[in-house]
Amino acid sequence: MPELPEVETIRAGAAKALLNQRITEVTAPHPRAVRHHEGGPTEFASRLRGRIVTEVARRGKFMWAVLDDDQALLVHLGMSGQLRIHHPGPTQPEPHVHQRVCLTLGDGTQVWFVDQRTFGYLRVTELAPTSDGLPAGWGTARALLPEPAVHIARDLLDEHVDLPALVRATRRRRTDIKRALLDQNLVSGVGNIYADEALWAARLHATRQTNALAPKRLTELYQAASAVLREALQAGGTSFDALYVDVAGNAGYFERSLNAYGRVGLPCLRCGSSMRREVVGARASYSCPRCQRRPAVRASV
DNA sequence: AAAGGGACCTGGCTGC
DNA sequence: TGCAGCCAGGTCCCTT
Repeated sequence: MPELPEVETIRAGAAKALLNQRITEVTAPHPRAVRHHEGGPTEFASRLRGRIVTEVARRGKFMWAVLDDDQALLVHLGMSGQLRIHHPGPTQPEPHVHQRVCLTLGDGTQVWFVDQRTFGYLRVTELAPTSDGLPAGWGTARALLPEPAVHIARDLLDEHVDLPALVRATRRRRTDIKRALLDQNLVSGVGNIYADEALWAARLHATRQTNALAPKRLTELYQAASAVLREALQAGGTSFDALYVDVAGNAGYFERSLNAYGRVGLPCLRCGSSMRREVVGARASYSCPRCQRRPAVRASV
């Protein structure tokens, strides 16, 4: 579910609640949520208990809390994960059916990890140096990443992203441009919604081949993708249903700004043609048949 | 080595 | 009404 704008909205909300707070209690009633934590649920809890959060950072769709022992609590939301913050008050928060992990903080705040489809996870892990020696991403000044996220590329809103290098790396691939956009090792943060939005904005069909696109076209595509991510972040993300909400439970309102994703049969907002739905790389892809012409089929070698 | 396909889950919606 | 089948915002692992 959540792509960069949604994860960043949640990161910023979580940072407010977690920064400089001590984790006093940890419960993980659903062991699958900590399945990637090597020591299991009990060790997960004991690694966190008593630690103070010094930073809450993000790269692409991965976010993490840096702890005062120089370890990190890594959080990936998968398709349906949420973080929900409950400040202490006279009334107890209504329990959520899909509560998976609960952290209690020194001031009584509770942080719930809620996840319907259970593809998301939390784990405590070592930090490892970034490959370029530059700060790892949003929310941190340190050149350190959680070890399981070291293979994740910088995202398009990262001030240290190298756009010309990204364009060159993309042209060395031999695949559909949409698959490249979704490859978190090439560029991170883009998922199925914003990939379709970026391709619509750049007037490119999802199956255009990466190695056949001019550097200028790829630069335009990545600039379009950056703009879409930035606008969606300003709108608090895209909520189709209750699966994506911010840490207070509020929906984002970028859905009304979508130009492509989910608009099958509706008129293209540029030319009026009826939008189509196709499957590209096992993912639904929405595009305009006139603005985004399918490339000629290449003869097999 | 890189690229593609299937697996991993729960739940909501559609159509028979 | 019931239920089989399909679909969903992501990543990882295995095979080629």
